[in-house]
Amino acid sequence: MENKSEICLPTCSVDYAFKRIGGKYKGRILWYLHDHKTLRYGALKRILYDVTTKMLTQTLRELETDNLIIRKVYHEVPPKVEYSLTETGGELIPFIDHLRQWGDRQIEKENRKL
Amino acid sequence: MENKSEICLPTCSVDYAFKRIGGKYKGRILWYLHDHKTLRYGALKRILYDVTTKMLTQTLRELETDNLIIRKVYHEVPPKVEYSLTETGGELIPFIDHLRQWGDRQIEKENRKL
DNA sequence: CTGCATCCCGTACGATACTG
DNA sequence: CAGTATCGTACGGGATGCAG
Repeated sequence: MENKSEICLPTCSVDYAFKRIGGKYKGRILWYLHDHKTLRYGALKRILYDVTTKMLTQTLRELETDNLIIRKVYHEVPPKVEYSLTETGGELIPFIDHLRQWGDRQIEKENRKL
Repeated sequence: MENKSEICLPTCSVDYAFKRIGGKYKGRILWYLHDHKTLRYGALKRILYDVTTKMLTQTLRELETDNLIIRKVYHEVPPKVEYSLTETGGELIPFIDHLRQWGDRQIEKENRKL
């Protein structure tokens, strides 16, 4: 069942992981949730300024289904929903953080060239 | 071919990084190139068994333009082209590896549930 | 062997309006 | 406030054929 990284079956773990966090907003959502510990729907939407309600809701549902984030509903008026990372989702933070630092360096490089 | 990165305004470095390695095959290509040090076009195509020539060529060009891989052409008959990681591309390997291990754990979890 | 050109399609994503 | 619902579109990606 376990296979070496060399010969990848249809369930290549690199491929698998990228599919789970590879959406247009997923990386940023996970990062922001880590950064703020917990965020309400509206706050998330403001930070991801270019996202539509449809995409935000859809993406949040996928992350929830994949057990990367927790959706906590407060039964109040007006409604209040808070999102936060699960433990499994939190395990991705080191990766995203290093990726972010790498991105910073590349952006700096490009700026020096211009 | 225009490089679409020029329009990429600095939304955030997480977004920037994901755009650079977020394609359907980019993560796997980078990983395999690290695993094998260097790979020919045909070998890559075999390993990524489900990729078309169009997508493979297109993805390799993007990675090359982004300075993540090196394309070395041997002027022979028949043609021979070898791909390998750049230093910048190599910097991503630890994080892809981290992601891969995370993916492995998730796949295992799912298998135990079934 | 390593690609490029063309045609085609599904779905990821966007815009807008509406609701509990 | 936190979403649905609906419609429309652009682009990622597949299949096939041809070329140096």
